[in-house]
Parts: sequence; C-alpha cells; structure tokens
Amino acid sequence: MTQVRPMRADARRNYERLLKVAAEAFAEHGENASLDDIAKRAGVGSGTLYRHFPTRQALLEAAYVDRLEALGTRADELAAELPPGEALMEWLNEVCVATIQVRGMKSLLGSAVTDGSSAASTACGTSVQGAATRLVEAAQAEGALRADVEPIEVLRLAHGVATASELAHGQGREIRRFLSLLTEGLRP
Amino acid sequence: MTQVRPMRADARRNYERLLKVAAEAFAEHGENASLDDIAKRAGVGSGTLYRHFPTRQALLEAAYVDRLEALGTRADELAAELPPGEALMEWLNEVCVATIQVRGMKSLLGSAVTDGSSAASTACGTSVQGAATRLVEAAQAEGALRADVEPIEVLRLAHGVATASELAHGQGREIRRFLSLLTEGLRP
DNA sequence: ACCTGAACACCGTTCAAGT
DNA sequence: ACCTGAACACCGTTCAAGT
Repeated sequence: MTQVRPMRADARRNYERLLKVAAEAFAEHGENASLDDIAKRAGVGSGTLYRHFPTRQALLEAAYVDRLEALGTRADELAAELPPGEALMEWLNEVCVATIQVRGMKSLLGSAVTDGSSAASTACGTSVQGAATRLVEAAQAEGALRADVEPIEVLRLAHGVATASELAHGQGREIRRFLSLLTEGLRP
Repeated sequence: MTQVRPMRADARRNYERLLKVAAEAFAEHGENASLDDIAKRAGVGSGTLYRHFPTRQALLEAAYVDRLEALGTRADELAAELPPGEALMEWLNEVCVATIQVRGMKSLLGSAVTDGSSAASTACGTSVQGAATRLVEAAQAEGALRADVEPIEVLRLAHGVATASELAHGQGREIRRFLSLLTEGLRP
C-alpha cells in the first residue's frame, strides 16, 4: 500500500545505508545526532535523507522498528513462559532497560505512548501498545493486577520508572527496585 | 561569598532584565528558548548574557531559584498543617504540578535530582532535596511510609510520575491518580 | 525518478574594540 | 569593569540543476 512499485536500485541502496548509519549515529550521539552528519556518513546528499525521511522522528522510527517489534514478540514469549503477573513485570523491565540503554529509544517509546502523538498510531506504536494490552488484560483476568488501570497507563508509568532510574545514572540497576515499588506501593 | 563587591549599576540592571526576560521566554518556549533572542529582548549584546550566565543551565537556575525555594518553604507549611504521610503526598503533588505546568522547570528539577549533576549541589538542588528529606523522614518515623526508600528516590519517582502524566497531555490531571498508584501499588 | 550540493536561515559562542 | 555586536562554526531545510 505504502510502497506499490519497488524502489529504484540506487534509491533502495541509499535508503538502507541511511538506516544503518542512522542507527549507529543515534546509538552513539543520542536522539539529537546530526542529520547532516548522518547523510555525509552514508555518502548521500542531505536532500536524499529528507526525501526518504521527512522528519527526524521518521528516521528514528525507521531505524528502530525492528527493535520495537522485537519487544512485541518478546511479550508473547514471556506470556507463554510465566504466570500473567510475572510476565507483565518481566516485560516492563525489559521495556525500561531498552528505554535507558538504547540511546534514542527513549524519545521513540515516549512518543509511542503519548496521547495524540503521530508515533502512537504507527506500526511501532500499535505493536507496543498491543503487547501491553495483552499482558495487562491477562494479568487482570488472573487477579494479579488491579482492574482499574489501563494498559497505556501502565506503559506510561513504566516510562516514568525508566526516567526515574535514568536520574540515578545506574545503567538501569534501579529499574527492578522501582518497578517493585510501583507494584507494591510506597506504603509500609 | 560569591558576590563580594556589588555589581556596577548597569551590570545589575542588565542582570535583572535578563532574568525577567528569560523567565518569560522559558515559560513561552520551554527550556530550549533561543538565548540570542533572550539577549535581544533584554536589549543587551549576546556577550553580556554569557558573561552573567555561562551556560543555559545557569540561566535556567537563576530564572527559577525563587520558585524552587518556594517549594522548599511550602514543604514546611504542609508539614505544619497535615499528618506526615499526607504532607509528603500533597507536597509531591505540588512538585509534580510545577514540573508539568511551569515550562522549563522539568529539566531543572530533573537535574536537581540527578546523580552527579551540577544542579544537584546548588542552592536550588539542596533546598528541594532538604525539603524532601524532612518530609520523608517524618513520614517514615510515623510509619506512614516504608522505611527502605531514600528521600532522593522518592523525588526521582515523583519526577517519573510527572513524566508519565505529561505523556497523557492532561495538564497534570493524572498526577494524583498516578501518585496514589505509586503509594498504594499496582497489586490488587 | 531520484540525487546532489549550494544556498539560506537560524542559533550558540567567542572576542576585539569600545565606553 | 563591563558592554557591544561582528565573526565564526554548526546545523536543519529547501530547491534548482543534473543524471
């Protein structure tokens, strides 16, 4: 639908080189890596980058689609292996780890759960949201999770936990602890 | 100590104009407001801005010191009015509201609770951290809060709650709900 | 149909010249 | 002692010219 006719050979080559270089650049310099630099390193004119990826967000999404989809399939693996409550918590842990350790991922996951954001309705966004919904509803059905929270709220809170953990500069060492505080609560 | 001799009259005038304009600009355009524009609007050369505030963070801090200190004194007011557990939660709510509603405040409060950050050890940072410590320890002494969390962790989690709430675009309408989820936990 | 890269606009930062 | 603003470097974005 989006791609009726195949790309011209040189266009496809450029597209793929850009994705590869972009993933490296985002990993190295974070979400604000220089676009001009990415184009140069990929050996293409800056106009070509804009032709393929009109916005920074579009490039970021394209560079990390497979990682986000991996999170989606990972959810189903965990659901098959563990009881619903544990599967959810383990998955949220992996989401948080990815948020912190994969540079550039934070803004992408953030906008995937942002109300009204463009990324929330892309393939990326729906994949993650769908996974969360399956895990949350299963946990609720088992009585392992309170019934009055919505899947997207759980994702947003997990994003908050990742943010909180980031402030401690511990490479994610606090994530499990913070997630369990969220699960068990701060009350004695 | 930092300011042995008083500023020259014109320097002081510029300093104050810059602060006033910067607070407006940050409120209007967020933490990334153009510095050049701030200097222009204050009617000073860009060099003057850099003389007074060597980094964006320094300007941000200076523009919001009083707001941060207000949060500190607010903590003591609440401690005098409410039982320890409630005082803490009410204060965290106000901190989260400020984080979301006062543009530019998020990055400042964030760096105030970031391990190893410069802002963590400024007057701003210590004021907020001190307030949190007083409230958290009082709540723990009363048994209203679990004993195995540190004040700075509570601040970081509150920052996470504010972030999560921001993703819902509700102007902070979810803050109380998210804070209570943190307090009571996600378990049924 | 797609690519290139010069051109433009904008921003941060420095520093020589000025008072 | 402090200020000014031109100058430089860097980045994002567009678009006319090229294949």
